[in-house]
Amino acid sequence: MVAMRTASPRSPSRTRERILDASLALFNESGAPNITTNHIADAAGISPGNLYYHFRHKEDIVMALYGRYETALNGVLDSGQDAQDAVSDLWLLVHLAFEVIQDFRFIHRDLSDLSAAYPALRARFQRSVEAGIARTSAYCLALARAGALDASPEEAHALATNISLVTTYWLNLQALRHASRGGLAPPDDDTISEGVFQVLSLITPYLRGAMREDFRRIALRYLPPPSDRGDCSKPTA
Amino acid sequence: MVAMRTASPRSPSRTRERILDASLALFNESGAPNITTNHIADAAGISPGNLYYHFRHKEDIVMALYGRYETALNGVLDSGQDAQDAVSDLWLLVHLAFEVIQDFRFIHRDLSDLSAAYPALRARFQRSVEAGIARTSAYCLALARAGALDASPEEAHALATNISLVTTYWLNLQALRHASRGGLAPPDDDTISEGVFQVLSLITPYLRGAMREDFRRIALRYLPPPSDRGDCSKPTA
DNA sequence: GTCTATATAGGGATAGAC
DNA sequence: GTCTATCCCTATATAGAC
Repeated sequence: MVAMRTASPRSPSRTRERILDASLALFNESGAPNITTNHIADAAGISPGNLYYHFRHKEDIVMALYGRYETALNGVLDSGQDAQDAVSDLWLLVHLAFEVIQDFRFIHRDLSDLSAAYPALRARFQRSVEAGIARTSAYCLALARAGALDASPEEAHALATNISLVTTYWLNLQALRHASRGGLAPPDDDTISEGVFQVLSLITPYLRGAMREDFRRIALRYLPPPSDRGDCSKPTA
Repeated sequence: MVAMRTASPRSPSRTRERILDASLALFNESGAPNITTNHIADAAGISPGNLYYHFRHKEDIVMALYGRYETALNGVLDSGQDAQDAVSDLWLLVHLAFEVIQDFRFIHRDLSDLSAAYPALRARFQRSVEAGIARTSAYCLALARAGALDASPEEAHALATNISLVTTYWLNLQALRHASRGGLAPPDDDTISEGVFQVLSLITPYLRGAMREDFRRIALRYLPPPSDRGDCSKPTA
């Protein structure tokens, strides 16, 4: 590689984007704490010095990626806000959220470390979590008041919290479960489908009558074939 | 094991235990990756060289602590095995499990990092997770077959998985939510109570009739007063 | 904007005296 | 068993030429 300093001519700071892309790939593969700025520079095909011309600190790279993540996730959730009346589309919202999280999985994976190292990131993530729980909670409470959800206000809030928790940590858990030597588990479409199933399993039992059966049917479609979960080639996503 | 030349004067290798105790405290407070062997030596009141006399690698310290954790957790779970017929004692089991996890919270908090750094730990944790899910799953399936749980086998398994997930990551999430400057959140009894409530909230809606009401009543006792979650003095633990 | 070379710092781990 | 002193390595970040 090393197409070498395409440099000067055009590119309105496309190097910056290359750095971010390379960082994201490496962080997702090996975890941000284990990736050095030299690794990133190598992968981006530039020199370490050049990297520090574009980002004064490694933290700046992480924060920029977090910005991308937040934007993507809010895009999904805001679009869901509109369709929120249609309960039946909930699975789609969950699925899309999982895809974003998957794309930036290093954030959740190394969250404790990153939070400790970069207080700015911790603060932003905290806000993000609280907003997510509040949003989900409001949704569940509305369902409960409407009589669609058989839950006390406390239970509805607990349900919302569990939804947030499972959404936040599902990919984490699966990466750990499926990890073998070397880099952690590669992206796997089944993993997301299973995650959707898990989340729907949280909601289903609180639903009533026909709606519960509808949800069960939808959820079942998300259950992957009961192979030993080794490496079945991914079916239609 | 290893009564071994118990050092010179007294103390059958009490330094070793001091090192482990200091490490556990520091790891829990600041995260294992952020604690150096020098920090540990300082806290234990010994020299760095002496530390390496007792543990050739930092990994050895982590693994020893993981051994302690596994022993404690298995103790709780095995004791629960006996009382497993009495569903009403489930909350106690969950509570005790949370206490163990709390005591060794650094393990879950920095799991990804530790797993990447120490493959031996990753392997042991994986086995632990799978065993936990299998155990919980068998339990839920038994309840379902007995007609106490209104769930398909798939749902019962998903429920078990979610129980494991919430148990594994609840303290993680709360530490993050309540973290402010400096070290992460201090141990908080309310946090565990809330965790028990969260886990019971997973199971309750699948239960039938009278049992469901019983569970709801028990769960409610675990719900802390609805203050803003600042620092309510802990009720009877 | 990009490079090469280097400063600086800290962490894991060892050597050898006591 | 315990200490002091130190080696080795790697990571972030900078300096200055091109």
